[in-house]
Amino acid sequence: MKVRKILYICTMNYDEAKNKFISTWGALGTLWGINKAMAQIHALLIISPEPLSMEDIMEELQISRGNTSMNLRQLMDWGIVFKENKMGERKEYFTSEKDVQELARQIAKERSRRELQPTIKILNDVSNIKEDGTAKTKELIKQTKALHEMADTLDIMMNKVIGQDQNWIAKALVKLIK
Amino acid sequence: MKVRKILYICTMNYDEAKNKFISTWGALGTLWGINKAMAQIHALLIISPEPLSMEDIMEELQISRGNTSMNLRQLMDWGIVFKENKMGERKEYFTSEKDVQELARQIAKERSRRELQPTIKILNDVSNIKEDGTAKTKELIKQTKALHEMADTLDIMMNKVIGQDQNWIAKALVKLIK
DNA sequence: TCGAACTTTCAATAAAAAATGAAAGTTAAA
DNA sequence: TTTAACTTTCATTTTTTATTGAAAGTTCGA
Repeated sequence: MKVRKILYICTMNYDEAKNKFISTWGALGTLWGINKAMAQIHALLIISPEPLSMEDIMEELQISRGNTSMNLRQLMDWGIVFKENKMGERKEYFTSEKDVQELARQIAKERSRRELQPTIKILNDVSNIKEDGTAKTKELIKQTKALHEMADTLDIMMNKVIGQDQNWIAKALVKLIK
Repeated sequence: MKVRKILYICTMNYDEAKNKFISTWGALGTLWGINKAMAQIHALLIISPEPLSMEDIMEELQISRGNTSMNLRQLMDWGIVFKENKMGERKEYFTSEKDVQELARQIAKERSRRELQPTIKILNDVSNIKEDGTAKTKELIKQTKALHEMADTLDIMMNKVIGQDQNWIAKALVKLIK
């Protein structure tokens, strides 16, 4: 019996690939509590060799001016998108941080500041209630302490990573595997 | 001049602390794309010394039967909540995984399977488009390759962590700090 | 096999989040 | 200044997501 193996290599063209990338990034963002437009604008900027104007972005993603403006601002608040000016032009242009390691570092930094640290504070408050000897109080204290400890450890790890040089991921990986 | 330092120690009672914990966990979940009810049910189970019935949960969180049922199922799909039966009772009871390290490991495992791996596949497809010499194509290939590499590394790290023994966090931390 | 005790499903509704676009605001060159 | 080019804001609308609850489904003991 003859067996025939066929290897399908799917090769998209530029536009297909670009759209696939942008829509995948948008869908992934949604899954992580980031709105679609914001994730898509970011995806678009990350693969664009040139800075883009607001008009460019609106046109490309078919979204309104207001939406574009608000989401660009949020991306700038996260420190991963920047305004740029071209000489002799009024219009503002936007670029993304292009170095993915720097991008990861910046996102880690912001998530720590915005989410992890406030959570740690509350876990600490909750785990400091007065022990009254009941099982439910014991369990609440025990579990919030455990979560507090884990959150603390994560935060320290993330901050370690944030302060790390360019190749931290490779190095951390080597260390973990050893 | 006399300086007086006052240290305020906020001590909530059990119910305040419990509510604070449950609502904080819910709000945090929302931020991460997890619905409020699901996060709150999980929070409730994690601090409950005894398994709870559907009635208990509905009552405690003031949510409907359907909502409770669907979210419990999702939590079970994530492998972090389990059904339990009490002898001689028809009713089903639910408990959460109580070990926060095991919890973290389970969540890491599922997120890798559900999100990271599909994303890696798409980044791979996109980065394999035909190089046509234009700047935009070059940039698309370069950036999706960089993201692919980072996602791969993260996935390897997460799987490493998943396979790790109980104290992985402490150990990983020691290694990173060294 | 019945029926009571319980759970799941799902169409309908409610709530929350995102998007729109026109008006108000800003800026810089003339 | 004025004005034209551009950006931001925010009340309104649209879309998406979560929730409800009643009907259908399941399971087990008698």
